[in-house]
Amino acid sequence: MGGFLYFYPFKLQECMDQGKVRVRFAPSPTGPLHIGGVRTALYNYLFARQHGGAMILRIEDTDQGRFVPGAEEYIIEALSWLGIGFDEGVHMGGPCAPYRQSDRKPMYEPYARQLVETGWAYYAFDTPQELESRRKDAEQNGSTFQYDVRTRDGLNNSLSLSPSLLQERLESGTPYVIRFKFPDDTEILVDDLIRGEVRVQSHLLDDKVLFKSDGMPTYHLANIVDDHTMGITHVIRGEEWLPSAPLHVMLYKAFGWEDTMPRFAHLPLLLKPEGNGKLSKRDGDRLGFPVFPLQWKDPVSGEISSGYRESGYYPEAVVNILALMGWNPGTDQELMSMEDLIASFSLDRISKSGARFDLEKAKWFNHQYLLARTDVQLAGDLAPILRVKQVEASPDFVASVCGLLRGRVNFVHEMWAQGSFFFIAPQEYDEQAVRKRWKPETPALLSQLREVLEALPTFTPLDIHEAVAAFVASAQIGMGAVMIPLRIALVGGTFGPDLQDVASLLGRDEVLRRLDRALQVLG
RNA sequence: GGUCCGUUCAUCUAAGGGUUAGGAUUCAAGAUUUUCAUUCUUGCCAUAGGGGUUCGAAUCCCCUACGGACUACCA
Repeated sequence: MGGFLYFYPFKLQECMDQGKVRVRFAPSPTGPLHIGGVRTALYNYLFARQHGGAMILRIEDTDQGRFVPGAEEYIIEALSWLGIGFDEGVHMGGPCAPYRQSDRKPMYEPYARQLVETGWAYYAFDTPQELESRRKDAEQNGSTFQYDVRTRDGLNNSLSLSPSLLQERLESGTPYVIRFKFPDDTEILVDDLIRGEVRVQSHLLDDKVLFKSDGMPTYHLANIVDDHTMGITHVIRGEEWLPSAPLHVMLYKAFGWEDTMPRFAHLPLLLKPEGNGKLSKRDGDRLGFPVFPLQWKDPVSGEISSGYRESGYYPEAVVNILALMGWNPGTDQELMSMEDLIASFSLDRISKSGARFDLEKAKWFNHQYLLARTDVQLAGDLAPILRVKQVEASPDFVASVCGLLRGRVNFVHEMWAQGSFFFIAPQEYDEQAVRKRWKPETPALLSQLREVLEALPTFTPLDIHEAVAAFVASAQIGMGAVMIPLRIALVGGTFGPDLQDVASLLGRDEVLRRLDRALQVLG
């Protein structure tokens, strides 16, 4: 078939002989990678790792008009943050380099021409304006225009033109595209690993452009040529590609590559948390959660979209959340590390229906990963925030604070709201708490308690607890009568960890200072 | 409009002909308590509807409804 033989790089040939799994993540650098794309990358990665195969990063930038500066770097950084690694790709090279389609530009045209020669494709000279007006006309008649078996004979292409006219067009340099020529009466079978067999009648499909007039291939041609020459064994991608899968299957057939055609797996969509439809770039900040792994600043508008990283999510949590949106291990286990996921991942446990993002559960996941960290690790996580707040504190002290706060927050940054009083003495006292809990007898009681605390030989949480308990017993009052006002004095309101722990960590001097100030301010 | 895909608690999902339809998140209540939160316990909540097939259907088939994707010289 045809005169085009492609010689595989030596190492690639080796992989293929061994039947090694090779998958690719192939984003288009048109902006930040959205969370659905991240999940696609993750599933590819898990599948590759589980099978000891190769994970490849290919950039699909055949549309020069949609290039966005920084997008490619963003994709690489985001996946790296999440721990999704590659074996080959634009950023690291490999046996199939180059991995950027614009850098592979010269290799597509011969393949497109091969299809014309073998009768699987044809030249089309219709201008975009002509096609546009066709569509408009059809719309006015209440129908739709499609470039296909029915209409192509009446259009401006190498099938309808006389040989001499065709020759003239070609020689005069009239711009043209190359379109795929669907057979008029075959059933195309897409055997999908997630959805089973999907059948489509070829005459219903439109003759997609394979090669554009600007000399670049379209996605459809480029992805088949690249997947084939890169020895891809499994194409794991979003469900939005399912409608064009029949075209891709036909292309493998047209090239005579059926024997090595990859298996397809079309992933269910990630849906908006509320309302209907596919999760889109605009939904995130409107609904209060990020749709991007990393923060993104649009290079043109300067608009900023929030990212999981900047929102305080741990990468392990994001991976865990994403893995479980559309897949499950078949057990009750929900907290899973990357290693766990690699071990138990399988394509046949991927669900068919779309998944809605659950913000509350995402927070819960992050909480779990936060809980799993040591106090010292948390102190490290908190450090940048303390720097911004211009607070100085010893690492030991910060770690102790984290120890007290850890169970109370979903995100590290929430620790500031929950415990800034550890670093800065309260400047004012919660009005409502004071009104309800600061009784006329409170100052006298606190003064007595102050003496008790000052006299303590040591200042551990237990010492403080016992001293207060003894004081409360002798004064014949409730614990709350003295502990809550003390809390107001030390913390500024009725919130925070166990007071004996807070007091002990603050230290006796600071406790007495805060007590004095509260007595002075509140009377 | 056309083509294709899908539909189990509010949400993520389990149950690949026989279970009181299970778990998790959320929510509610209780326990604990010096506050708030965590935690623990308990509870609420689902097979879209209708037909078949079968002794038996969430599971298999058909129809309807609803939802979604695609329908560019974008990917």
